[in-house]
Amino acid sequence: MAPSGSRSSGNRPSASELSRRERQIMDCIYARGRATAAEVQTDLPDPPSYSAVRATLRILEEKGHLDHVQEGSTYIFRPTVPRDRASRSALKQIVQTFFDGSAEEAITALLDMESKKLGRDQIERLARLIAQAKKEGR
Amino acid sequence: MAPSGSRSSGNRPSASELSRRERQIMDCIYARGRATAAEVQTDLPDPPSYSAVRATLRILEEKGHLDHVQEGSTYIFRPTVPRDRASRSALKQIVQTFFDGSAEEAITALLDMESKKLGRDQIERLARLIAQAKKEGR
DNA sequence: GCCGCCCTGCTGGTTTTTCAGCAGCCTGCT
DNA sequence: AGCAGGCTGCTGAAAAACCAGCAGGGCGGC
Repeated sequence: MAPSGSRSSGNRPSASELSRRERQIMDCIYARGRATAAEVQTDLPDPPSYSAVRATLRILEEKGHLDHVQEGSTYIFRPTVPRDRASRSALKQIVQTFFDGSAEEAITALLDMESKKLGRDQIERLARLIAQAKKEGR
Repeated sequence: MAPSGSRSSGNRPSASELSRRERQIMDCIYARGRATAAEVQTDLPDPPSYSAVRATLRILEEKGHLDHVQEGSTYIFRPTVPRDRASRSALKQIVQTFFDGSAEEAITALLDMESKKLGRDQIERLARLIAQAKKEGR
């Protein structure tokens, strides 16, 4: 297989290609779905100047991670790779890094840390999902 | 209540404080549990020179994210914050960013993407876990 | 019509990151 | 003993990231 080759030049939106600020900004935008420069600045930890935010936003767009639509006179930024695909990617990464590739353990951890916050119906729903998985995966 | 407060100046090993390379290296070390410089270099995408790796490793140690033990003549690096705490942190971050804070949705996604790979007993175990959560959370 | 406000585009400089090379030390082998 | 190999520590310099400021244009209120 191809262990490396053109790993850097391709447009691989894998988070490991982003700088610190860039990542923070992408996170913020993913969290909101879409965002203006001002909103990003608001959410950013240790917020830099408005221009700085906009500069980085521009870079992100150049790199192909974002695009924007113009609403009125302001730009609204959105990720180029859809939220759910990005989330899968991130999840896979975590599972790989922290759970030796075992999704089960990741789920267990999630369950464990959030069990107190989960409502009854959510748990019900999960139970159903699992039951279904059991049936399908048989 | 106030879940954070001192977000910027404290030494919070939250991933968003790390540079690109640093994060890659931390990931690699978390994935292995512990690692030598050579191993890190092996795992790193687009691997730089051995010295470069070592330099960054040293910085990471200075910043307090890693420490090392000496085995024979080589350093073995380990994260200062234990794997499971880091994983919780990472998970929480993902949940926050991509699932609007809903752990349930994150679990659903995980289930969905890995359902084909999960074995019977794993699913069984999860089911039991959920049942238990249901009981506890009642 | 004029003024203030908010937005964009751009550009230059500082700080951080990233990198590779060099010297010294210890170890095992010939 | 002498040599090769592998490891560490350190340092200087290129590259990238980060940031703040300035000018221009459109819009609404006075």
